[in-house]
Amino acid sequence: MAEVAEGPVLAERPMRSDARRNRELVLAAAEEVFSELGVGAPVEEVGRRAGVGVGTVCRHFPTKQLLVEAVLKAMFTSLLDDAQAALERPDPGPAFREFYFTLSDFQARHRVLAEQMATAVDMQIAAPELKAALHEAMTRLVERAQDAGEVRADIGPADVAMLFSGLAHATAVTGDVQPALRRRCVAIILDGLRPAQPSELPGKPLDFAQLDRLKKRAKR
Amino acid sequence: MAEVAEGPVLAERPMRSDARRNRELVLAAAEEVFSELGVGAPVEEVGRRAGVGVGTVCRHFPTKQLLVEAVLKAMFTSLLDDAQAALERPDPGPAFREFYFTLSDFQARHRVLAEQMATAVDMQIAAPELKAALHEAMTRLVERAQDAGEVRADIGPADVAMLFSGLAHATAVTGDVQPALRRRCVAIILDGLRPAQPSELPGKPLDFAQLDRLKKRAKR
DNA sequence: CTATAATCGGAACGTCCATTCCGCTCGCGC
DNA sequence: GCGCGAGCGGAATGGACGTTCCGATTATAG
Repeated sequence: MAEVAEGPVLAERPMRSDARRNRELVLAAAEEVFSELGVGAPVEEVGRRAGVGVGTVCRHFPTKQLLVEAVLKAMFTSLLDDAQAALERPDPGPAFREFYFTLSDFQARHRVLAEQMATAVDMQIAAPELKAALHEAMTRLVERAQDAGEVRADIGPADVAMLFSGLAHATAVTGDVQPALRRRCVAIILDGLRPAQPSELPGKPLDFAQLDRLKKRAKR
Repeated sequence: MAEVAEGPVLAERPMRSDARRNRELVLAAAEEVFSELGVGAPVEEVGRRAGVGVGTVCRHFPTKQLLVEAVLKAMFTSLLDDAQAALERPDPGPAFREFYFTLSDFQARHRVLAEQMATAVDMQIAAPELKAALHEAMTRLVERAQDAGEVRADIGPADVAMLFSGLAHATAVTGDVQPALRRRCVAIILDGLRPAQPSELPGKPLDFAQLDRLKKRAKR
């Protein structure tokens, strides 16, 4: 009881080897299970697929929320890579559009992502800078396409995010019934984002910061 | 045990007056509760708002599923009215678009509808002809707008349904954070449905029958 | 090889819900 | 009015799930 008030001690001794291995197994199983079944899947199923007991799952990830976030973190990282690769490309318009086709496929393959992307306002651990980076990359992707005249000027990043989070949810509830149908929808949305004779949009374009603020306020 | 094999007897005696009244109260409360909180809301909350006990709720609607469907039925009916009114209008394009603005507002106001519209493939009772009528009306709405050159020809009813069910879900999970943002998305989707320099869509247009078949198959 | 403590498995617990049951109430036909 | 059975409220039941606990196991330091 006479120790310093540091919670996460810095000089943590390294985990026992089996513990480290199990942690990885659990994480991989969770990614698989949540992607297939969604966040609703029982924690016990994750344990089963990892070949460990529930107790082990819960020791490594004290709450389900934390486990989900660990999985999301991996996915956001992979997404950030894609977004940054798209930003490297010399052709802003196609880069923008192909990124969103890829994103949609990714969401369809990973149900968790589809379910939580819109809601991940409140990642408890580890992710604020990741989320910020992803938001920034996606914002720049839009802006670059707009500067190139490939996306209409009256669009905000929040518009794009909402449209694709919607499509992802629709996909998640029914299962990716017909990938082709989903891709048609992606194409239609992208057409709507193009500058050709757009209708007048109500309201002002929003960025992610404004969107997050709105979501947080709504939560109370 | 020696009675005829009729489940729902035809010669049902009329309900006692208080029972009939309670049934209505429960239905109204359910509509309110599920619209606000989604289908996840506890049945007990419905009872509380109706001013009756859970027992009463469950006697009138033996399972939650049945209660949800009763609520959905009311909403589908109201939606069918809107769709048919839109079909009466002389201006197919604006009629089409305004119908979908209205639909989106309606979905935003009624979370159940947003959550279940895509999934309502399997209404157990009472609704097949209602759903069929709604599908038909929505299909004709699309076709009429296409004939008038106001919606691109390579669109199927399933495309429109999926896009709007997606938007509805996105709205449901975060709450209708910013109605204006949602309406912007409606406008963007509708722009994507217009004939102005559309991109080539992958796959073939689907109608509702094909979509339903796919969903049913996926369920197994 | 042994002692020790980290880690494990999975049974037990608590919570949240839908659904069921049952003693009491009260609308309705006489 | 009166009696009785349809209906009522809400406690009890049962199942699903997240989390906790503890005796058994096993990696590791010495």
